[in-house]
Amino acid sequence: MTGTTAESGTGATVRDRVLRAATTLFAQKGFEGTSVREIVLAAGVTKGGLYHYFDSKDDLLHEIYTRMLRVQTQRMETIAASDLPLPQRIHAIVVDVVATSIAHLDEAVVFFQSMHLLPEQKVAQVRAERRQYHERVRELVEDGQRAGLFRTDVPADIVVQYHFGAIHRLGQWYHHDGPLSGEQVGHHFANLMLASLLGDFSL
Amino acid sequence: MTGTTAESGTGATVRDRVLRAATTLFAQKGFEGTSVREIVLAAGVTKGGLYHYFDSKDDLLHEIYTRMLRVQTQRMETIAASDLPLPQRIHAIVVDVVATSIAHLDEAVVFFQSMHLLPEQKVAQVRAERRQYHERVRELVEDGQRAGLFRTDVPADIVVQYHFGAIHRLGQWYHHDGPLSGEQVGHHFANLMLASLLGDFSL
Amino acid sequence: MTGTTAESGTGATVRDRVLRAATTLFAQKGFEGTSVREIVLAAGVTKGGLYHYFDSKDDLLHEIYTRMLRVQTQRMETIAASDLPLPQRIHAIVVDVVATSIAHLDEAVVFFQSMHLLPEQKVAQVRAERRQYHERVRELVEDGQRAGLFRTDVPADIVVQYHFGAIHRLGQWYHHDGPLSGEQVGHHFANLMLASLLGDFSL
Amino acid sequence: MTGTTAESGTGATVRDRVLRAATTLFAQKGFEGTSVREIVLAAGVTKGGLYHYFDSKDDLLHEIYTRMLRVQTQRMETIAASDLPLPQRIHAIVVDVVATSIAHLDEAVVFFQSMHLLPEQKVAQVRAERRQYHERVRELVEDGQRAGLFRTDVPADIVVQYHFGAIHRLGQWYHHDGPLSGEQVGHHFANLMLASLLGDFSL
DNA sequence: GATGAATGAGAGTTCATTCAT
DNA sequence: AATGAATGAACTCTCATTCAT
Repeated sequence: MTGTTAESGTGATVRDRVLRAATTLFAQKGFEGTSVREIVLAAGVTKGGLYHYFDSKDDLLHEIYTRMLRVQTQRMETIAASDLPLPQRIHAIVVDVVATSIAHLDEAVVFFQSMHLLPEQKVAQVRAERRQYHERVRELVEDGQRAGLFRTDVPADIVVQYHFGAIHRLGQWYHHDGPLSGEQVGHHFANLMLASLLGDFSL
Repeated sequence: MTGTTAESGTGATVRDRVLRAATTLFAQKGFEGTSVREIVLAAGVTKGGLYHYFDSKDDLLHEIYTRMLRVQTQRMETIAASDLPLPQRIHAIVVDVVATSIAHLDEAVVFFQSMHLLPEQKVAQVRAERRQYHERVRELVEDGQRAGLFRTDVPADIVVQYHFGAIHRLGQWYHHDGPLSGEQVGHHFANLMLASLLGDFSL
Repeated sequence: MTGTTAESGTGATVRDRVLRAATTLFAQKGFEGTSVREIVLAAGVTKGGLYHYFDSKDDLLHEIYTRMLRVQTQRMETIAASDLPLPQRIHAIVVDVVATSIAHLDEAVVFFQSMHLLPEQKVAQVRAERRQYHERVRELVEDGQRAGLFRTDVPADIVVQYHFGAIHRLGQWYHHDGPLSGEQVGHHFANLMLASLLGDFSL
Repeated sequence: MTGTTAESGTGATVRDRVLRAATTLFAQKGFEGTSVREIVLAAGVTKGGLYHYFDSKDDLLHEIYTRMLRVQTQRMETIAASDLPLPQRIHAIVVDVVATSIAHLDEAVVFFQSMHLLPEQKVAQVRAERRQYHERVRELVEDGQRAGLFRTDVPADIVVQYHFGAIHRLGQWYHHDGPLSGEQVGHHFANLMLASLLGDFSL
């Protein structure tokens, strides 16, 4: 009768415990390599409990994506709307997305490793939100190109794919016990990006 | 009379038909989303035939990786050993790896999407070869830094991770029916990379 | 309305139906000659149901062994601890183990025919319990030797291996429709055993 | 052209190398636990080579049985036909069957562990030969009973099943590095058997 | 809200055997 | 006499999900 939602976990809600366990396991062993059984064991809940809160295993993945995207998009919009000079704004956006990706490395790993496993319908929804993010950054780059600040021989599209490609692979090599903090990596990445936009090397 | 070797395939050997079918399917539906049954159906062979040539489904993935790595490493070594000026050598390497990645886009997609699904032992072997590739390029960057050609405020390691990150994500957005050829994308990427190395933007 | 728990079985629990079917089939066709598919068909359950209760096909075998051993060991201990004269105690033990082996002939057949197919770890556990049984009987024989009741020119070890060897082969020749009951065979075996211990024929 | 039958083995014929490898493997891992692939690897022959000499995997098992049976039956007949006194003749037969079973322990293990896996037809043939052996010994026991040498309260059938049961289990516990030789075990078994026949303990 | 027994389709893999060479 | 590529059926086991309680 006294059995509350915190009966065998850390006190968090069933929903949160499940999401946390799923994120860790998906990052470690991949989405398809993790069974629902393992998730409920790690979360200290039952299968019935999990399915009470989530429609399917896919739904878990979708939820992880949505959470991360929402946070990153919101932070980016805030910076993009600030009155910093354009290069500094782009610089700040890159530092921020790198730092938050590293702060939530498990989510980031899952995001870029497993998105293709979702059913077409859900993947379309996630991609739409993602595209929105990319397009906002592309607009900033195009603003800079029109203002004569950035090189124009490379399409803004390619620039964005190039730089976000690098950011999406962070989870493949960054380790928390390495020499550089997320902020530091973010600054290096942002410096490289802006130099590439300002420079004019061409063959 | 009844069953020739090419009854349902393209006339290529069983081994090749299997590899080709597996590459296509893995790229389309992911490694874990593709069943052995689907591979043998697409290849026009029997399960027993597949397992005569490959030890496991993992083995197929490993073979796809190894083939691609071998080709790319060899081409890179040739360019790296040429007597072009250093920036041009790096430029040529990037153009080449982008162009070959796009020419074999399915393999590239599979490579960076599914490597983590291999057992530890095999993944270590692939990673060792991959690292060799990365380290060779890092040496070139360090050569340029020591020669005073490239900026030194960003570690060569970070530069390599940054630029290869971008290259590894090619399969996520490039489509053969888009406006740019592999060569063209390669040139854009190489120009961005060299500008970022030569520039000195820093915040 | 549609599917009750006893729709195709005898009304016993899934677990029991599976064990019963497995025992019969293993005895008839051997462990390796019986497929899981055959077991679930005979038991009227699904594969998933079987694997809900048992970890593996091996686990079924192990369970059959354990059940039988537990029963026989317990009965033997009771008789061994009684205050009958030593020869009568040994006699009673042999009658009992023969009679119960015949009463559960399928289990006995499976036990001695398939134990070697279990993985090392599980076989060790079963052997440990079995050895305990054998050693208890060996102690009784040694008691009799020390008391001057039994011949001492044959090691107690050999005596036990000899007589239990005979008992372990019961399943190879005994048929329920033969002329002798389990009790009767037990008496014959026990009489032979005691005569061999009391006698002194030697060449 | 010079490729003889001893190309990769110990110089024995292909046929013998196969039989020897099969016997060892069947004894170690069971008949069903040993694959044809393992046999050809251990024997240093090819699958085609094996199937050139043997019709099937079953055929190998059958051949192992037949060889052993033939040898033991022949030796027994020789002793049975000798003019030793009856008890000594039985004693010698038991010593001999134990000693030869131990000398060919692998064959003996395979024989009693895997016979039930043969198809009905072949198993019938082996059993017929085996029964012949048993019946010959039963006749000797009955001779002794009729002559008033042996107890008659236990049927000769039971006596034979009892004692051969013990012998058939030799492979389950005897180890070549133990304290007793095959001859010694044979003498102990024979002494126990004759004491049980001569004695009259009965409850 | 939450349980856990039950489902049944499908997974990857191994197998003894055949046969063109 | 001997090869080894190829077969295809059968194998054990896992899976995400459902539903009566």
